[in-house]
Amino acid sequence: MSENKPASELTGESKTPTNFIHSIIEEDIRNGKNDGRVHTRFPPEPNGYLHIGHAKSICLNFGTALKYNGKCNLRFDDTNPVKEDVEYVDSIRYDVHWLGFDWEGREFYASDYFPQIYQFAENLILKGKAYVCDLSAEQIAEQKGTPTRPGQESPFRNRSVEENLDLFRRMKAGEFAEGSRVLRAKIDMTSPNMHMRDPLLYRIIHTEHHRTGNQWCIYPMYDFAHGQSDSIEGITHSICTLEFEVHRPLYDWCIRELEIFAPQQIEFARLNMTYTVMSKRKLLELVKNNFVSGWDDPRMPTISGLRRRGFTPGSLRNFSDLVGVAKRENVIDVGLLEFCVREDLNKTANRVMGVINPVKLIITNFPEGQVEEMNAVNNPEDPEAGTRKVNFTRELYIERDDFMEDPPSKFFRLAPGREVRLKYAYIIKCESVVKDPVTGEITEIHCTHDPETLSGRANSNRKVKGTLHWVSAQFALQAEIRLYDRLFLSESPEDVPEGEDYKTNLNPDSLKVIKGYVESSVAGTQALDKFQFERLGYFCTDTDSKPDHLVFNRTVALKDSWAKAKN
RNA sequence: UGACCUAUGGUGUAACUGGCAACACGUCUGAUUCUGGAUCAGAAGAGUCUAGGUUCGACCCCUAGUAGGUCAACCA
Repeated sequence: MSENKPASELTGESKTPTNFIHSIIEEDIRNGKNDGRVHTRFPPEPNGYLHIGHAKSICLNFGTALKYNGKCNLRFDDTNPVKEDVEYVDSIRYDVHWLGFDWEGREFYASDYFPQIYQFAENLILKGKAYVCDLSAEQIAEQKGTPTRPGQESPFRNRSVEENLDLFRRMKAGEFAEGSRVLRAKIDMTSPNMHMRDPLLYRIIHTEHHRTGNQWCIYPMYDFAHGQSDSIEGITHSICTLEFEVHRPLYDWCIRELEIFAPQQIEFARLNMTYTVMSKRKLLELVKNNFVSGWDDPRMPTISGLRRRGFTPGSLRNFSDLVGVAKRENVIDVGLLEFCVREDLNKTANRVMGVINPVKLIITNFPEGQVEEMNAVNNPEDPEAGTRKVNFTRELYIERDDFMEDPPSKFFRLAPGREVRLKYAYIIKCESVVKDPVTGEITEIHCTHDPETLSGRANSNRKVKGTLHWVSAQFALQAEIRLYDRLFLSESPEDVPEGEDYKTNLNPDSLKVIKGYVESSVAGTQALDKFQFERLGYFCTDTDSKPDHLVFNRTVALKDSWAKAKN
C-alpha cells in the first residue's frame, strides 16, 4: 500500500502545502476539540463508478486522516434503493483500495443505521419537530415557494404528536402507497434557505434494497441520513463538496435537535478538468449510448478507465495533492494529470522498442540470416531494472516519421545520404529508397551500417544528430496498438451553442486502432503491465490482450519538442 | 427580484492570519543526452475584480459595487 507516494506521502508527515481544511483541523486540535481526534469518511452513493473527482475526495479524506493520525471510514450512502446496486459497491471498494487506501475494516453503510435513524425520526416527532404530510410531491413542490418567494405551510403541519407517531409507524408498517405520505421536519417555510422549508425526512419506497432487502419500505433522505451517520460514527470533520454548503444549516439543525454528537461539515470545490466531463449523469450517458466501450473505457475519467489506460495509483495521488483544495471554482488543465503519469512512469516503466507506424529498413551490407544480440538498458532512470538482449537483423522496421526524403534543416533523423544511430546498434547511412510505383509511397529504405560503431565499442561514439528505435522484422511481435486522444475536442465540452449539448464536442478520433510491432521481450506481458515504448510514449497492456494477440493502450505520449517545432 | 459562497500570472494553489506576492504545471532560452524523453541552469509572465475606507503599512480588515457559482428532486 505505498507504490509511488503522495496523498501526502501516505504517512503522517505533512509535506503538503496547507489548505484551508487542514488549517481548520489544526486549530481544532490546538483547541482540544474532540480531544484532538480526527476522523473523516469517504461517503459515496453506490449508484455509479468513481471518477477522478472522487479520487481527489478519497485522497483528501484518507490523506487527512493519515496526516493527523486519525481514521477514515468508507461509508456507502445507500438510502435510495431504486438507484443503487452491489455492482457499484464492489467497484467502489476496489477503486479505493487500488488507489492505495485502507479503511481498516471500517466499511459502513447508511443502511446499517436505518433502525437508529428511524428512532431519530420518532424522537423528532415526539419533540413536535417533525410531522407526516399527506400532500403529493407536486403540491409540496408548489408550496415550497421559490428562492425569492417564501413557501406556504402544509395543512398537515400541525397534526398532533400522537397522530404523527401513529401515521409514521403505519408508514413503516407498509400500510401506505408509495408517494402518499412523507415525514417532514417542522422548521420554517419562509426561510431564505430552501432546504429549511420543512424538508422531507422520510419517504415511502416499495423497492428491494441491495442490503436490507424488503425489511424497510420507508427510507431516510440524504439530509436525514448523512449527518446522522457521520454522528453515529463519530466523524469529526465531514468533508464534502460545495453544493452541500446550503445543506449545512439543516445538517446542523438535525444534529442539534437530536442532541447527538456534532461533526463539522466543511465544503470544498469539486474538481473539474479540461477536455472532459465529470458528472455521473453524463458519464453514464456516454456508456449507455456506446460513445465509449464502458465505465472502464480508457478515455473515461473514471478511476477504472484511468487504471485501464495505464495510470498508476501514485500518479493519481500525486495529482490530487497538486490540484490543491479550496472553495473557488476551478478547471484543472488535463496536462497536469499527464505530467503526473509521465513523472511516475518515467521512473518506473521499463523501456522497450515498438514501432507504431512501420516502414521497412534494410541494411544492405549486413549479412542475410545473421542475428546479433544487442544489449539494451531496461530503464536508464533505474539501474536496478537491469538489461536485456534485443535481436538485430538485416531487415528492420523503423518509424515512418523518422524518415524524410526532403527534410527541413531542423530534422535530425534519417534522410537520403544522412547518418543516424539505431539505438543499441549501429550508425547507419541511408543510400536509397524504394517506392511503390503507383502510390509513390516509400516501401523500403536501404541503408548501410558501419560495423565499427556498434554500441558500447570503444570507437563507437561518432557524433550523429539522431538516434532511432527499431525492431527486427524477423523477430518483432505484431501488436494491436490503441492510440487514445482526449475524448472531447473542446477544452470545455459543456460550452455549447443553444440547442446543442456536450456530445457535439466529442472527438471522433479519440481512439485510433493500428497495427504495430514490438520487440519480442514483451511476449509474456500481463494486463496492465506498463512500458515506455522508446521515443513514443507510455503504454500499458490492455485487459483484452492475449498471448497470440497483444493489445497495448497508449497511456500518454512522451513530450515531443520536435512535434512542437514542426508547429 | 432572496440567501449563501467565491474572486491572486495562461492554469491550479501559497503568502507566518496587516510588513510591498511564492510554489507547481505550462511557455521560452541554453547546457547535456545512444529516447528531440529525462536531467541541469536560467528567463518571461500577476502587483492580488473595481471604487472607496481603516492603518505608518492591506492580497489579507470594513463598506459599496461588479463578475462567477450554488439553492426551488419523495436524488445524493
